[in-house]
Amino acid sequence: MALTTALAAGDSDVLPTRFVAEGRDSAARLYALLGQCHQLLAGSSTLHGPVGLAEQIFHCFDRALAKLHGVAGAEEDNVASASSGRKRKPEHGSVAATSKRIKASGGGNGGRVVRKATMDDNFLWRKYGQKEIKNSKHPRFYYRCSYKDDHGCKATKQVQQSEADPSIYVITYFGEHTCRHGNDAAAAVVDGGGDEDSSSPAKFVISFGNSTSSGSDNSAIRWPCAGDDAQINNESSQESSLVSEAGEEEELRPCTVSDHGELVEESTTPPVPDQPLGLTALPDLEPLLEAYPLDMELGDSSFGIDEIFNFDEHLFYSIDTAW
DNA sequence: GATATTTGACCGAG
DNA sequence: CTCGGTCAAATATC
Repeated sequence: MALTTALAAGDSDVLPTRFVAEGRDSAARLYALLGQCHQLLAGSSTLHGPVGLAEQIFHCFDRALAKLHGVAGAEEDNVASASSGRKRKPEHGSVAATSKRIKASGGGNGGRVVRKATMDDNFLWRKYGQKEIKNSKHPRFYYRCSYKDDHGCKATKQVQQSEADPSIYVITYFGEHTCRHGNDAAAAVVDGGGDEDSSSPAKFVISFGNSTSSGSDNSAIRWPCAGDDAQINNESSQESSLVSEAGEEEELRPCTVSDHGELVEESTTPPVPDQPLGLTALPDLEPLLEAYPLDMELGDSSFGIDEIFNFDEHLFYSIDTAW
């Protein structure tokens, strides 16, 4: 599916790595969905059939990808390299300004890629540019934190509509919010990292961090936010770039599973009063992953599942056409 | 008038 | 030279 969409999009120069990555991604998503399905419908765990098969497919793809990494490593740096195009302006040249620019554009760290149905993410952004990107149907929008001037907040983001599904925005975050001016509620979630009552169904916190460190919080998925970026960038930026590349053509909407087991489109903004509250707690994936561990030693690449497969980008983008 | 957005130009990397 | 990222003047909006 993803492959066909890639082809349909006229991606003539797609590298094998991309195909493999997409295949792996699809397999991983299938795995997750099967797991969810069984959990919802049967609530039990006797599913080594389809789930195991999906896992195996995923495994195979990942091994292939691991092999390809040796020769196609550049592919996974897509976002990072794309964002490191410009370095500095010799003049206008306060050191602060130049370093800011370097950092804002990723500074070689790469960006964190998130795919959402909305650009909204509880922070106030100011658009400062728009660019037509070669081989891309949609322009890329450049945003910086609105409090850049006030607080010197260096956070920036790039937003581009998905090729396959324009309703999905591929958002790449750079830099770190130092302003703390996001939505207060969200900021609380952000800052608290779920230490307070992250179990509250109303809170939707996406964690980019280590899955094990946040393992106590099943529904914790920390969304990109102030204070998280450093960790995020360190721990998952490279892989997330890869995964994002792989999932570029996805047509999935961010959804979550409600208490009734139905898929609810995810609103990535926190549950603000005037917003429809279809947002519920995410499905408990920790048990799911315990039942079907996806952390695999994969030959050349021993990725953890949270590295290979960014939950924020894929796992919770459940399908509205799946069943 | 203040603030946000648009858009052409500029810059550096490759 | 091309491309992507950013700047900054012009314009729009409140």
